[in-house]
Amino acid sequence: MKYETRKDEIIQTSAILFQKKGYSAVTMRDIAKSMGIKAASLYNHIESKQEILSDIIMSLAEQFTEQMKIIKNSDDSSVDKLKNIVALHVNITSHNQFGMASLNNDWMHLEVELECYLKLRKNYENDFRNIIEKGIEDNELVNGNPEVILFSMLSTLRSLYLWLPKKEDLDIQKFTNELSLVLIKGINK
Amino acid sequence: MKYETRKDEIIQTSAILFQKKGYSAVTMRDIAKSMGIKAASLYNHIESKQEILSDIIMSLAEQFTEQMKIIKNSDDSSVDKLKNIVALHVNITSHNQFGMASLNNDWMHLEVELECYLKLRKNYENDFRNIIEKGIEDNELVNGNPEVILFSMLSTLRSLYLWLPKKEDLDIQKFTNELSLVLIKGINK
DNA sequence: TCATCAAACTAACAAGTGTTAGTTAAATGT
DNA sequence: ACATTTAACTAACACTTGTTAGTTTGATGA
Repeated sequence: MKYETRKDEIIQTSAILFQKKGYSAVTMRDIAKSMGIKAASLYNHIESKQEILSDIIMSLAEQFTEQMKIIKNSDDSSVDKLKNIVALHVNITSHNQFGMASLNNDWMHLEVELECYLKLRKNYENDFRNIIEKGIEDNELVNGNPEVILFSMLSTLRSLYLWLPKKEDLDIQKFTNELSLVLIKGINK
Repeated sequence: MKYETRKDEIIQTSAILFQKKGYSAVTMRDIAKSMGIKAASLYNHIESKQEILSDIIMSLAEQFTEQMKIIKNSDDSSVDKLKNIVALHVNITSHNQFGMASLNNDWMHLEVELECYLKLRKNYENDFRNIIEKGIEDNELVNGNPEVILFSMLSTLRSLYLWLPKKEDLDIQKFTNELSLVLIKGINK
């Protein structure tokens, strides 16, 4: 079976539609139609449209939070921690291509869980920034502006959902290494 | 006067709202309300909601196209061309913060001009890719995967609209240099 | 002073929105 | 064989959507 539950199918189907047009432009009738049922039938499995969005986003946000905790508490060097963050984003994105679009573009349409989401994101960015600052302090990284480094890396990692699907026969491990190289070593000869 | 025409005011006001919630979630009544008038009054100045989006996006797309033409046809080295592309994005984004959000997130809601927009974007990415490939060929850049380099730079540059506004008292020239350094020289010591 | 005109207004439209109520039909467990 | 449950259905709701028609108002130019 492709989906564990019918609810699961609704959520994954919605994620595909949300990626294409965004949460607001997708109607319950759109979701139902692409499952071959009527909109009202969706409500046998879910509470509301909002619940679908919240399920997609919060489960991803929690995965990032959990994994970041492991990375930041490890004994790795700062550069290795950064490489692990790259790998984390590549892994989650390659398994949740569609959901990552909602995480990036539709979080502002969260209602009850908006505040919680923003807190998780802020903490994640702070952990990321701390690793960069430690790397500079320890002379592992160039003495650049940590905010600019954070911005540049995070922008690239957050856009992964747009690029990974284009490379269908991609070797994930190889891509992770190439990306780490570009982000950390730079491209100048 | 802050706006050249009333139509201009509608477009700029809409861009602010589109950035916050996306095109689909913003209603004509929202736009009107934030200008202190009624929705129907908007139609004295514009044709449709769609025209607002198209004005925002296509004018930006044309600016990028125009400037890229100048950069690619210049005699600069590949590295200098890349630096000029960074400067181009910083400049346009710092002057059109809100519109850049629509360019990034709402282009799929274009109707008549969608095809034209996609063609401009494809050409822009091709020009960008050619500069990178030439740089590798000429031994100016490391022999990395040009697609990964393109992806990384473009992701960062396209996300500028999210970060520039956070730094209000920003020295644009200085920021451009710092960003070029991070993107081209890398962060590793 | 009076006609013109830009730009606001009110009222309404047809279509589409998320969601609820009540019903039906097929599968399941006893 | 029969009661229960699951998950679909139809019909409808109250509200919102982009947009149009027709009207009013206040400034401008002759």
